[in-house]
Amino acid sequence: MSVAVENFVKAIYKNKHHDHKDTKPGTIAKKLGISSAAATDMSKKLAERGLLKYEKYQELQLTEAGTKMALNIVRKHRLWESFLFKLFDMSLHDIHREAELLEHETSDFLAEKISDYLGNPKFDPHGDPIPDANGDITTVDMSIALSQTKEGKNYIISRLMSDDKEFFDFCASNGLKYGNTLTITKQFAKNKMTQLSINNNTILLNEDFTNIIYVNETN
Amino acid sequence: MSVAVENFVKAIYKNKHHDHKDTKPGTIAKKLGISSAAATDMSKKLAERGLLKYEKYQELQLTEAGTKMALNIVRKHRLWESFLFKLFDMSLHDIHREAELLEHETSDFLAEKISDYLGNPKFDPHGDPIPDANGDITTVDMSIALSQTKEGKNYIISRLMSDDKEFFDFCASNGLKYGNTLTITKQFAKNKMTQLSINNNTILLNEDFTNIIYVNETN
DNA sequence: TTAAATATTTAAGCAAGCTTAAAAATTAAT
DNA sequence: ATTAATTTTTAAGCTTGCTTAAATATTTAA
Repeated sequence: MSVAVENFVKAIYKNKHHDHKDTKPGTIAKKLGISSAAATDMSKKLAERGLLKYEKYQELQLTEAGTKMALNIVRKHRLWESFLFKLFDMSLHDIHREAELLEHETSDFLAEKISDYLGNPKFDPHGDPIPDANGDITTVDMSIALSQTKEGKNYIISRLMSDDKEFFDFCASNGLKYGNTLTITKQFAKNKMTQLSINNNTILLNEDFTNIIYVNETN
Repeated sequence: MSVAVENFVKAIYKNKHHDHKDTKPGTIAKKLGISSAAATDMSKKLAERGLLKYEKYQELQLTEAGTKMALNIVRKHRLWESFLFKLFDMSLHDIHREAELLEHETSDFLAEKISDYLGNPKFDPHGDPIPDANGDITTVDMSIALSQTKEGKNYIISRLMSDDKEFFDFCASNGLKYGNTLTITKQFAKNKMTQLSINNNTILLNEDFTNIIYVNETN
């Protein structure tokens, strides 16, 4: 399959599972930086190929084959991120950018080699789950956004849901890293801000950030 | 640049430096598995872009920019081969196949990371030289084909010039590996065959093989 | 509930990279 | 030195993946 098709299918998958917006051609078009007309066109073609269901003015729905393809790409993307992060100590932003390209030129054979080398990890450095070779995500994600946490409790960072360089740079320089522990010191409900303590530093975050940083309560 | 352009430029470079055939559109077309018409077409377009010189019925000639591009791709190809060979212990055939895809989606940034990780190697697992980031190949290659060797002398294998799976499989199962030592026991000039000893085994090779296995004389 | 705003689809068109078939030039052979 | 064979080029046409502009449908808001 072409890069355009793979990215289209992946965008539908991610839109449905992460962003929960209308999964119509226009939404996908914005994500991919193409025109709505191009997205409508592609939708019809992929419907003919059995990758998704398309009906005028309705939301797009991936078929089983389409979902499988999307998960295969997501798997390769996250394996590459894990691999580059481990070997080359690259930033979250850099590994994402490189994985975005490599994912489309990676055979299933090579993906298995990478997975084996890493010990078949279940999560990538952003905390996102890595589908297995069959496209299954077995791990249950119980994590919640920082905005939903409670004062005084301790949490472990489980996901950083973004692909923005400035966000990652901020996280990196403040200890906000996958696996690190933090304490919620104050929730400012009215202003939608959260104050937390990490590495003996106090940080105050607004909702732009507390909605994309996910954590698990410590036991 | 697109994959098609990169492969076209690379094919011209390799044709001129390895195969020494006519570097006309038709020759390149055969290598790439496209029609001569397509190759002529591409030649004109790349001439406009300043990557090569094209004149009707004449040989193609890469400009400095074209050569630089070709060497950049070759560098990435050979870095990937070295990397995959080292980390995953894949066969020469497998690393070639994967590198053929990955080379086009590798940023200069990532190429440097890979090169650094490997200690900036000067040769890949086939024994081919890896151009540096500026496109320079500083190492002088003094190696000769097995067909040019002399009876009784010892040599070190320096290059396996092929991309055929069966050839690599044969080499792997007979100790014919980059860096290994062998002794020429007999040259059958008339039949163009070479008998050699490696790992206490005797092997008889015809010219199909002795022309693509390169060696250096031992001191 | 009807008009205005927004989103989607249709239509026409373009560039890249191919194809096949015919024309033209080059190369090889008698 | 011609003729025959081969190669290259030209020409027309196709698919993919995009564009913009106009038409149509849906959604929002008064």
